[in-house]
Amino acid sequence: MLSIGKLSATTGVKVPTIRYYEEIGLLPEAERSAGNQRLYATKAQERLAFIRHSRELGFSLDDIRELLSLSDRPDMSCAAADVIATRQLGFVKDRITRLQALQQELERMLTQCAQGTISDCKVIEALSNHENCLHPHHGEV
Amino acid sequence: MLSIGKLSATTGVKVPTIRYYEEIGLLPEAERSAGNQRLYATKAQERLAFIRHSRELGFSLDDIRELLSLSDRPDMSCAAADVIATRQLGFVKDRITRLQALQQELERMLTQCAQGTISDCKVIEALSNHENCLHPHHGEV
DNA sequence: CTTGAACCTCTAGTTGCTAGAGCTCCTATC
DNA sequence: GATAGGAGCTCTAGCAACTAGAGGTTCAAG
Repeated sequence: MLSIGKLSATTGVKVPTIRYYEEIGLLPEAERSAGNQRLYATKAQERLAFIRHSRELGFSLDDIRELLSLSDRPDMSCAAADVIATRQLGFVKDRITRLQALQQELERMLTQCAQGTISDCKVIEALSNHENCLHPHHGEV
Repeated sequence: MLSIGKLSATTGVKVPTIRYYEEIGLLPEAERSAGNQRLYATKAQERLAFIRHSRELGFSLDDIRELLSLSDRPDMSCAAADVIATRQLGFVKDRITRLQALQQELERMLTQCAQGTISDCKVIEALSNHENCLHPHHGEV
């Protein structure tokens, strides 16, 4: 049985984050020692590693909740898991596309700036006038 | 003089967002009509367009605050503006790199999945075992 | 047995908004 | 001039996914 600190150290998830995951029901309520401190078995380590890796891949906590509940039902079709992962892949691709447009835009702003004064700074000017943009860009990046 | 609704319509920034920008000091306090409703001149439109475009390019509100205060001092060197834009470009490039790694990882997960049951689903398995990843990936994406 | 690191709970803060309640105002139509 | 309803007002609370801090308890090493 591991303390929350050891679990944190072995998984790389911070202590308050582990408590937060328990609070929102991503992790089951931990057993407690006589002195009311959380104790974890190996299973919790695996579950937390799963959560961490999923977060690193950009899945939302809601997605992860669903993926975890799927992983608890080994006999079911994995189509649902594929749907979630495919959706995530879509988000990622979309974000890359947007960010590449932003990159070009920022590079253009910067290369045009002659390092003079603000009054003829192309960076400030470019921010003022969306019309000059090479790419349309809207909404969140 | 425009009402907040008209300003919203001409800039594409939602009404509550305009009020929020005023609240946090990104926009100066608006003049008011006899009946206490906000009234905006053309200048506010330009400032709001600047903010909007900057947000679309991924700048934080703090960055924008600084860029706006720079744009109010036309005689200053624009080096500071370049620093902010360069930092932003760095963030963007970094994010693209991370997201491309995630994309590969997600694609690998999905192509390996044979659409069977959860128990042999490569998506679920890949999420469990970070060790199998082609790329290291940590922290926020 | 003492010290201090690690644990506990609880509240509040972060970013950039968005949603809702409950009210007032303005404008268009009759 | 009355009235309906859309637009405006303020205020509070909520979203994701944590993070930070206060103030108190427990555990383990020396």
